[in-house]
Amino acid sequence: MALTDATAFPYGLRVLVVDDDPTWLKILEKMLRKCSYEVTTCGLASVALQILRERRNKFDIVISDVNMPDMDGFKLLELIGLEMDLPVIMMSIDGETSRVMKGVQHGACDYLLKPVRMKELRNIWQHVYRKKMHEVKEIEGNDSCDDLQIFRNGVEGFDERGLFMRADSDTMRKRKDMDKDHADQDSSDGATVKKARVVWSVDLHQKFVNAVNQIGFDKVGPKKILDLMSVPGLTRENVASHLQKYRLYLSRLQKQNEERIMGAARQDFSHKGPSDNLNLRSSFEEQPGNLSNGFQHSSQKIQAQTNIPDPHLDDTKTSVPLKVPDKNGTSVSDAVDPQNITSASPLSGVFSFERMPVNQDRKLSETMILECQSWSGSVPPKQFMQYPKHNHERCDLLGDYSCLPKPDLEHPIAPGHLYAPAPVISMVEGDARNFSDVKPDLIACMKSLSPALTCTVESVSAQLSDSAVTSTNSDQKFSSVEGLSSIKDCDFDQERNQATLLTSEEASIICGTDLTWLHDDLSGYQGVSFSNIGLNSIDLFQCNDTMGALPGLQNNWYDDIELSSETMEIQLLDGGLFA
DNA sequence: ATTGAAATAT
DNA sequence: TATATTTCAA
Repeated sequence: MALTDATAFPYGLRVLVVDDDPTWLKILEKMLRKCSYEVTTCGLASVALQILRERRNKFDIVISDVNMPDMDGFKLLELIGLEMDLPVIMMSIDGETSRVMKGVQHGACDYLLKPVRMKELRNIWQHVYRKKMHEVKEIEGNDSCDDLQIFRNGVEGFDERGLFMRADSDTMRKRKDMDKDHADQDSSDGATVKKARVVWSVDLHQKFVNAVNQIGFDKVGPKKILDLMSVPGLTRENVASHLQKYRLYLSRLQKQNEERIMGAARQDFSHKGPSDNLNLRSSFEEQPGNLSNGFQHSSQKIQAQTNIPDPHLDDTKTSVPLKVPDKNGTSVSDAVDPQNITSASPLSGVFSFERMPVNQDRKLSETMILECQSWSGSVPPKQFMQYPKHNHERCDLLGDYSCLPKPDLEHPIAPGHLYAPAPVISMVEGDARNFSDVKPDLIACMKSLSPALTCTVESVSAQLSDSAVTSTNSDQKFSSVEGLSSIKDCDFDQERNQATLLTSEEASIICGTDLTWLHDDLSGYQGVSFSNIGLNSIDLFQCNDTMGALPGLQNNWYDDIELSSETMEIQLLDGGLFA
C-alpha cells in the first residue's frame, strides 16, 4: 500500500549518517541525497551523539555503522534510543547473523549490509513512518484515517516544514531561469526536487540530431552531445537516455532493412548466384511507428523510403561507384566543412560523417540518413508510408506497368514538403550503348528478369534528403549519382548536369517513385555536404526500347517491382490492387 | 568521470 | 506501449 507508493515518499527527511569510513560516508551521503533526504554526516559515534544532543529534533533518522572506532555501534544505538528515541538503522560490511540480531535487539529498526542499495536507502523513510504511526496511535488511538494521511500529518507535525515537497511535474527546468522571485517556496529548504521529465520535442530532437551529426556518429557521447546542444537544464542523463533510444531505433531500422534485403534476395535471385546481385535493392522503410500513423493514406505526399543495402550482398564489381572525390580536392563536399559547422546552421551540419571510419561505419551512416528522414522531427511524417501488408512477391513486370506511377506523380510534392519538385535534366539521346557498357551486369540482370524492361531505366534521380531540413529549407537537396558507372563513361553531359553531378558521398539514387538507394560503393565518402543543390533529379538514361510503348513507366527498375507495387500512388491509381 | 545497458518509473 | 529516468557496472 502506501508504504511503497512513491507518492508517499517523504522528501527532506533529515538523516544523520555515522560511519568511520569516509568513503562510505561519501557514498551514503550521495545516495541519500539522491533519495531526497537531507543528509548530515559524521565519522565518529561520539561526535554523532554530540550532534544529536545539540540539535535535538533536527533529525528524523540515524544510520550508523556498527563498527566505530570510538564507540561500539550498539552502544550508540542504545544511547540514541534512550535519549532521543530516533529510529536507528545499523549497517556493516558483513552480514553475520548474530550481529544483525544484536542490532535489532538493541533497538535498531533495520540492519543494512554494505554495499547499501539505493532502494534500501530509499525505503528508510518507512521507519520514520512506522514510528510516527505508532506515536499517533498511542496518542489518539485514531486509525480511521488512511495511513498516508496520518503519515503526512504526523511527520509534518514533526517539524513545521513540509517534508513532502516534490517537483511540480512540469516546470522544474523552467523554474531554473524564470522563477527568481518566489524561488524559496520549495527550493529554500534544500529539499531535492524531483526531476521533471524531459520531453523530446521535435525541436529538441533536432538539436540532438544536429549535435550527433556534428560530432560524428563514431564518437558521439552523451556529454559531447549535451555540450553541443547547450540546452539549459538538460542533463547528461537525459541525453544518454535519448541516445540510447536513438541507437535502438537505428539498429531496429537497420535490422528491418537487412531482413527485407535478404528476403528480396531470396525471392529475386534465388536462381542466380550471389554475384548477380546488383545491390541496387530498394524497399520501403518500415514506418517508425507513431510517426506516420494516420498518414498512410495521405497519398500524394508519400515518399518512398531509403533502402539500406546489405553489405554482405554487396558486390562491388557489379556496381561502379562514382569516383571517390579527394577530400582535399574541389569536391562539393568542401563547401561545407563539418568542422566548421556550428549550431547556427542546422542545415549544414546534418551530414558530417567526415571522420567516420569508412567501412566500419557505413551502415551507421546509412542508417543515419535513414534516421534523418524518418526520425527527424523536421521531416513531415506524411512523407513516409507504411510498408504495405500485401504480399511481397514480385509482380510480373508487365503486369505492373498498368499501375506504375504516372509521370506527373513521379515526384509527389506536398506543400511544405521536404522535397521540392525536381528539375529533370534529360540526358543526351542515344546512350543505350553507353549504358550497356557501363552496366552490363545490370542490363543482364534486367533482361533476365524481364526482357521487356531492358533498358527502360529512364530517369534516375539522385536525391538525399536532409534530416535537418526544415520546411523553410525544403529545397535543399543532396544529389549524387552512384551505383552507376562513372558518369563520364556514360557520356553524361557534364556541362549540362554539372549541378547534379556531384562527386559526392552518401548519396542515393532515387527512382521515379522516389526510392533512394544508398550504395555501399560509396565507401570512402564521408561527409555529405552538398546543400543548395537545386537539382534533385537526373535523367541518366534514355534507353528507348520500351519507353515509347510504356510512357507511364518511369524509373522503375527491376528492383522496384516490389516497391512500385507498394507505392501509395499505385494504390491510388488502382485502388483495388492491394485491397 | 563517462558511458551503455538494464532496470524502473510514468 | 513507448518513452524517460535511474541505477549500475565497466
